[in-house]
Amino acid sequence: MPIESDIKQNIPFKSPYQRLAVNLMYTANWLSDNQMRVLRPFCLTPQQYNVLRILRGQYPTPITVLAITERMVDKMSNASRLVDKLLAKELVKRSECPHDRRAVDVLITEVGLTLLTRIDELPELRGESLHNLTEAEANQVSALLDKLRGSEQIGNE
Amino acid sequence: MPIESDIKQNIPFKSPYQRLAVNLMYTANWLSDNQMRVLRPFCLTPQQYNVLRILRGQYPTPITVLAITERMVDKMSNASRLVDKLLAKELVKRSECPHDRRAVDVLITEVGLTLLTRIDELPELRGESLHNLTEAEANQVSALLDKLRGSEQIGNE
DNA sequence: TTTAAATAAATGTCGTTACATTAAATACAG
DNA sequence: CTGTATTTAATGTAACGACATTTATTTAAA
Repeated sequence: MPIESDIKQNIPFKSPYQRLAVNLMYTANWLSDNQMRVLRPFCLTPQQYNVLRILRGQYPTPITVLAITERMVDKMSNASRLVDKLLAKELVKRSECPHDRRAVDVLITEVGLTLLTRIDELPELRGESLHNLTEAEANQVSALLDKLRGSEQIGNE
Repeated sequence: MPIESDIKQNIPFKSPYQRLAVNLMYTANWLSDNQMRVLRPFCLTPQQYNVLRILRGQYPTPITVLAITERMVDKMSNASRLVDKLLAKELVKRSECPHDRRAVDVLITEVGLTLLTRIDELPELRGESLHNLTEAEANQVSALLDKLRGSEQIGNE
């Protein structure tokens, strides 16, 4: 369904760019709603899930709260409080960073890893909700989104 | 800059779909941050701006709160309270709908229309932040996003 | 008509977000 | 070293979001 129908818009967009801006926001909301619905039974928000995956990416190396923030999809989130939430569920461990006592090292626990494994198997989070596109189309959109944001393309895969 | 660098990801995505999912969310956040920054001087949130544009689209016909909700990019917003905010700034007027006393008609004021005109001139909101893409590419991404969401394509412009 | 169901908007709530501030530790200039 | 600036995380806050409930009105049924 074209974006115009989704938002019941009866006047045309002023430009392909404006249409794309609305379409992007709308599609991201759509995707995020899907994610929320799927994660709810696990008592995880999309952002908590994001933090867990970041921690798994580094496992078994712990990383600091700051490093988590830099890697998050939503940079505005308060990683400190997200870690609090995950700590309460015993999905992560927190320990003082040996080299810098300001920093706090965070490490995903076995429980956290196991939970992630279960979630990984959900088709919705393997990107299945995007399977209306072919792999080639998915790659194409990703490349165009990169181009959209990127000031300059620096030779790169 | 490819999404992997933006989120400092050092392990590859499991599939083009997963990469696209992250890329979509990341790009939408990027866009929404841009919008917020631009709208802040006008004391408008992106959603309030969205409501104002919807109202302008119908002007001079008033539309109900429910109709606003259906047209919003973020369907989860509380249109009722958004209208409250806009009312406090005298950007909209609220009046009882003549045919249905449950419903409330909302109409953008002259002040609101003038404000929108000023904002329209901002390059960032004319989609300029998306000008790294050509018009053709913007159309291409829009079409693919429609395809991504849409269960079925029903013949349509 | 009287009552029950459905609908539109407003409101209550609790958790989260955005953003500023604080507290603690480190870096670094003199 | 000493003091100042910077960095890292945590915390305070006001507003916002998601979601349930309430109120008022309309629709439809008995």
